[in-house]
Amino acid sequence: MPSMPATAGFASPGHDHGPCLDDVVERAKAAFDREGLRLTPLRRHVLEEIAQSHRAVGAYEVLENLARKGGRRLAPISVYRAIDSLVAAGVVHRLESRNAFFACHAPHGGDRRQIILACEQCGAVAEVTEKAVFQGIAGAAKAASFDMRRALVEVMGVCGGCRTAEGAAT
Amino acid sequence: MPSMPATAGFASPGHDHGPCLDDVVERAKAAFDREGLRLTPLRRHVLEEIAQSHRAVGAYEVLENLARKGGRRLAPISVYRAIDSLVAAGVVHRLESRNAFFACHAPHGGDRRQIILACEQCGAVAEVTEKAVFQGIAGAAKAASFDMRRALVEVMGVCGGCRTAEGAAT
DNA sequence: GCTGTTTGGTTATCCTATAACATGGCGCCA
DNA sequence: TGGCGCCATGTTATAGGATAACCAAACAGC
Repeated sequence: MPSMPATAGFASPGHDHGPCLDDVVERAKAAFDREGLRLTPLRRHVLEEIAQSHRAVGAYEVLENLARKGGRRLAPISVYRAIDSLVAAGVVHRLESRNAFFACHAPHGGDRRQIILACEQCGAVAEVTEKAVFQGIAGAAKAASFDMRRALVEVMGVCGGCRTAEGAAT
Repeated sequence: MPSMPATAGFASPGHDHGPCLDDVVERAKAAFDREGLRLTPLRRHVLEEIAQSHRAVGAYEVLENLARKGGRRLAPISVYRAIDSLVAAGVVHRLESRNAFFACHAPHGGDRRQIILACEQCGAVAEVTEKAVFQGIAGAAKAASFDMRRALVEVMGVCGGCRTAEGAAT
């Protein structure tokens, strides 16, 4: 199993993406299986489209791409349903601040306490685990007598790859 | 000046909201003034609509409410422009995970390092400051060689007021 | 008065997401 | 082997969120 550690930074710009994709699909299969559900062709295509890169993509972008490749054009609801199932399975996450979705390349079970780093330049997304941060958030919530169900940490900025590229271009 | 501390928890359910509203409007005036801009009637109405409660409201909800009260119906773009100016002035924030807006009742200057607590039951929103959390996030970003520009922390859950109400109802 | 900026109106369009209802497939088991 | 129930998807329609492009009025400063 080549899977990455639960804390995964940004993939290097020129890396071989094949294994990343295969790994995601493998985990998707397993996850659906565990729940007695099926990774149908539709779901698989949607997943592959999203996991094509490390970027976060909109549902309609997925729709477009599938239409261009697959021939026939799906209804939005079909794409959303597929995405929903993938999100429920934990292999795709939603980037709330951009209404977009990205594949999870850092298997972390049911644990949703990841910091999401989103590059404003190339659109790439990475997840990192930082328990202390979520403990701090839990503490702050408790202090406000707030019963926390879920915490969302999304960080906007520029990834190392883009910074390097910028520097080189100047 | 009755203004709340920079870290403000949830307002108590039955509190007198008048001063909250006045305070927000006062700060809006000052903020627009500082920038050489104007808190016009339109902007003021939109602000008052948002600051009416401690809840996060959608742009179209604001639109509806203004139409019902003010008589004539604005174009969406007008509401969005007003909201944009209020967000830029720092008196209104955006709740990314719900595409909604709420008034800032916790003056914190240009500092955007607040944890946002959003009650799933009553819709109320509170901001709390927790420097350690944002330091932790900054550290994690740095470790991933990510140049962080802005961090977003939104927590979903149930506020104390709703928990109390629930308990009482049972 | 002229000029530039701010503000907001008008119209149109795009993107994001879901409701409601109908159909086909598949496993189960009696 | 017929019926039940759930999963998955199709079809159609609509709701909800946001912005582009263009134009006109209001106001500030010289």
